[in-house]
Amino acid sequence: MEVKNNIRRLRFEKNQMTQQQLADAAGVTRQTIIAIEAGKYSPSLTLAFKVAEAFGVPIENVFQYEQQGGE
Amino acid sequence: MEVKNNIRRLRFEKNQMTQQQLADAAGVTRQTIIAIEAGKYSPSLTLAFKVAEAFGVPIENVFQYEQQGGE
DNA sequence: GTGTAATGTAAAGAATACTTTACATTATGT
DNA sequence: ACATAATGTAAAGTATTCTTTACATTACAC
Repeated sequence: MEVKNNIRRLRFEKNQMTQQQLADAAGVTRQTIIAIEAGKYSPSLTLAFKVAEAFGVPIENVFQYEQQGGE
Repeated sequence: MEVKNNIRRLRFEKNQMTQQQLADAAGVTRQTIIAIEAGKYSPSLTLAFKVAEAFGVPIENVFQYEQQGGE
């Protein structure tokens, strides 16, 4: 089970937003954005909301919950 | 800034689901559900997805991100 | 070439998110 | 009354999520 995201794509679509700009908008460090973008770890719901808000879209547009595995 | 939730209401509406049943469906302990329901801490996005899935609704129906404070 | 900006990796530390365990309270049925 | 179920609080421990710091790579402009 894993959460995937479209952060990189959304950044591109929103005036080529940089990771630092997104980090500033979401109130976190760039490292956090990098880690989440790369799926290093799953963000807290609070942060997920902030990221979604920075893009002006619902959470489900940014993150997708997908069942992983043979099932 | 705070995330609120309708977990208790949704549990009632879904055949009076108990906290333990929700915990089982979401794959966490009852204590976790209690804590999140009471706003003790904000869940991870992964858990938020699981809870929303247990209710069969989008995350935004379960959790709401609200600006807090005089702003 | 240099300088700047953007992106990426890594590691240690702090803070937070869960788990486990224990106990308490309330409500219902017999 | 007792028994069971549901809910609630608390605390310690574990795991995960972020922050900070450092360094590296890539890309572009001059």
